[in-house]
Amino acid sequence: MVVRTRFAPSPTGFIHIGNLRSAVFTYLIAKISDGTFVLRIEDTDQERYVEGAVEAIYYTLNTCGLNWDEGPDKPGEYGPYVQSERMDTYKKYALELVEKGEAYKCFCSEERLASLRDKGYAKYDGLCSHLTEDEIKAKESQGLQYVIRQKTPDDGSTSFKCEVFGTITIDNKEIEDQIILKSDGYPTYNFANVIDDHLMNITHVVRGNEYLTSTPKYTLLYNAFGWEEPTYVHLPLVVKKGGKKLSKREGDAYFSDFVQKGYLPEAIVNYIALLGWSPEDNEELFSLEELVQKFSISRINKSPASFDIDKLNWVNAHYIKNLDIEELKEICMPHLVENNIIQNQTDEWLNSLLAVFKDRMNYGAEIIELYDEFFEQEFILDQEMTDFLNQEGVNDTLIAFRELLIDLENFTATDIKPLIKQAGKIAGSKGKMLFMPLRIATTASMHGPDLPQVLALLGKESVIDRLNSIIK
RNA sequence: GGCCCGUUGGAGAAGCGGCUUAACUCACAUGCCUUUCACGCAUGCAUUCACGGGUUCGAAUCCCGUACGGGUCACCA
Repeated sequence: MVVRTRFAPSPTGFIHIGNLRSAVFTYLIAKISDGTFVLRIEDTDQERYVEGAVEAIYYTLNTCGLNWDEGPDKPGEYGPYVQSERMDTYKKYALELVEKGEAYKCFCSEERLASLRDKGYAKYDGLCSHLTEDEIKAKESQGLQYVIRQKTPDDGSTSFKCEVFGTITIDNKEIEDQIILKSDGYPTYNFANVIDDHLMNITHVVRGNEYLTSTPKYTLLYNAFGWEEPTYVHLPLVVKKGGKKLSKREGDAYFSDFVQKGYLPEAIVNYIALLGWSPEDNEELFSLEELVQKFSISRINKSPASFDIDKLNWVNAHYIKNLDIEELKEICMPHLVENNIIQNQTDEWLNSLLAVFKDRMNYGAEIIELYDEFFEQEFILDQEMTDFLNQEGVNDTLIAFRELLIDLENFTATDIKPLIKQAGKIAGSKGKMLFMPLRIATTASMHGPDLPQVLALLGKESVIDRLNSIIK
């Protein structure tokens, strides 16, 4: 049996980290057994449709390397992969269910449904399921709008098996006579999903665990048609640190926002694979190809996966370290431009800036913070630094270094380095007592990249100015 | 509120009845390296697995209850 999975987003907004996690897992489950990964656009909600959302889905999947084998632009043998283009199909199957007595037309108004809820009904009371043929005909000839509801049993219970969560049973009394076809003729998500998954031969339904409690409705639908159910794989929820649901409100949860901040798609996919899954060995860094080798359904976890930005940063930093300068430049450039940092700088200067900060960056936009720390921020010494500078001999070291710098023509890291050494000899200081005073006096920090390189980046004028302001 | 799911260190997360005096990663601390900083390397960091019972020769691992967290109850997906 060839495994077929599908990623079935609805074009109602941008792709969220939670959605992308589903996409990644769905893709992997297909690919671990050399199966087919299908993309299906579920645009059955006309009101929530967002312009450009379909393109955003393509963009995200493409940049992440999650290439679909069949989809809107790659028709397979199963008809269009956009639900709004399959309306006739859903209607046909809904009517088939009515024919079989498994579903019925419901003419209840929204007002009646609302008042039912007000009266404390947890679900639809089934009024229209008792309508006679004549009554139905009469209502139809009046031109009354109707929806089609599935007839669900009141007694007993319905069970299904999930590869991750095991067998789950829900009492039928909890299940409503759900609407399968809306009054505008569009199918509901639940219905279209079942029809398409069956028609498109989907073998593994992979989705978030928020569908766990509605899955019995699917089971009932499959039963009503007499179709075989697919294998279910419910993924644990993705939550924010502290257990809160990942909210779209926090802009950081969108894939595109991460890319804009200078995160690498490969790193995001890598990290996302760890949300609810862990490899057998202790590796944590792997490419999509490696993931395909290592992934397995049995190692998907039940407990909510916590989206940890610190860990993402760490993963991304690894990928950044492997970039060459040109690639890094590409990622940082938009931010450098936006912050007016590169206007008067040479390409050479820019390259050394990136080279110096490369190992300390978590994501592209961070270049700005790092830059500011050294070049923009107010030059303020804290107590620890002041104490350090007050130590004996420090002033002599600073003076010696300044005198050497004044005569230096080529203000480059390679030329500065020997002067530090020389200043140490003159002032009789070495090691930490040599470097740290220079570092503090020029950068107002006790940490930072290699000193000669930072000084070269700062430029002769500002280094000497800063030394002057510190030397007593 | 009903139903469903979860709960392991500062954080993420392994573990699936004896191999566990609980991996690994991040963070933190210390040491080494580098004449500084960072990278890198090494070491340390839960006597304990939400709590209370039970089953068992033996439980983080199985069962029951409690607490807490989350999900779901739409003509949304």
